[in-house]
Amino acid sequence: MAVSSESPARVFSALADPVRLELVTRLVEGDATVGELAAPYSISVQAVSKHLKVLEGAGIVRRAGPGHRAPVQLNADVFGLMDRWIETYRRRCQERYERLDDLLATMPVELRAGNGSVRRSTT
Amino acid sequence: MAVSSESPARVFSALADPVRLELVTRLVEGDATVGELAAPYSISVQAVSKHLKVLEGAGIVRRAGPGHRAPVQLNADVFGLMDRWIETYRRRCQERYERLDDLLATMPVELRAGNGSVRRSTT
DNA sequence: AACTATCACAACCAAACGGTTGACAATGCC
DNA sequence: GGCATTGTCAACCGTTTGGTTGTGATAGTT
Repeated sequence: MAVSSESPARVFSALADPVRLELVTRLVEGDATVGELAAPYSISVQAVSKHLKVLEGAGIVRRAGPGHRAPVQLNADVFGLMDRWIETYRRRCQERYERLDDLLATMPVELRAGNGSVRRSTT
Repeated sequence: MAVSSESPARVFSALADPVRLELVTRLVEGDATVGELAAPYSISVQAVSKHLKVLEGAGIVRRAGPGHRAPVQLNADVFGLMDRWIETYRRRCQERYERLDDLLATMPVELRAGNGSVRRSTT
């Protein structure tokens, strides 16, 4: 296992381009050769090949075998990784909101200004 | 609710930059003013302001109130959206793998070439 | 062996991006 | 009012990026 080099920024960066995002969407339905991937687009095969290298560098995609014309395959692990990454953020956000609620509940009303933040608590 | 305009590509693109990713990480811990956000970095406040506009355009961030100096606030909804988006992809991947397993199980051995794909089934 | 199709590499170009500096608007304080 | 602080807008600049074309390598086909 062990996906090559998938820092969050790298993965996001790879998925940032609309063409690459559509390539991934296409690959979810099954492996495909570079030519098959390039067919629906008006851009050249070389351009698609470059995009695939970016996706490959981010660990989102790999070749399903050796040889020059091996089909391109999605690496499903990446989704698990992103899933976990996002979940962490989401949980921390939620925890913060809960802490905020607690704080507000124990506060006299006249101090609850329109401030939705907990900043500057101990400076 | 309803986040403004968060297409997946837009969100990924906004999160693709390492600085913006760190800004989000910082904002998870609590709202902050532009100055506070810019402080830890060697880049100018103007640059951070630009980054925030990108994040805002992707619906990841918003202002926690009116006024010129309102603190910046994370929009937690986005994480839920990304979560759902990625989950869809992951599930479709998994379903495909399961279908592939079924197919292989009902196939004579001599047809199971190194081909990990289901392409060209009904064309 | 010769030919063809598929794909990758290299060089190049226009557009987008991330940063800067300078000027200015908006807010808070004396 | 006048001043200092904070954040944004605008113009500019170097680098990266997404595309092109051209060339060459790597299989399949006859």
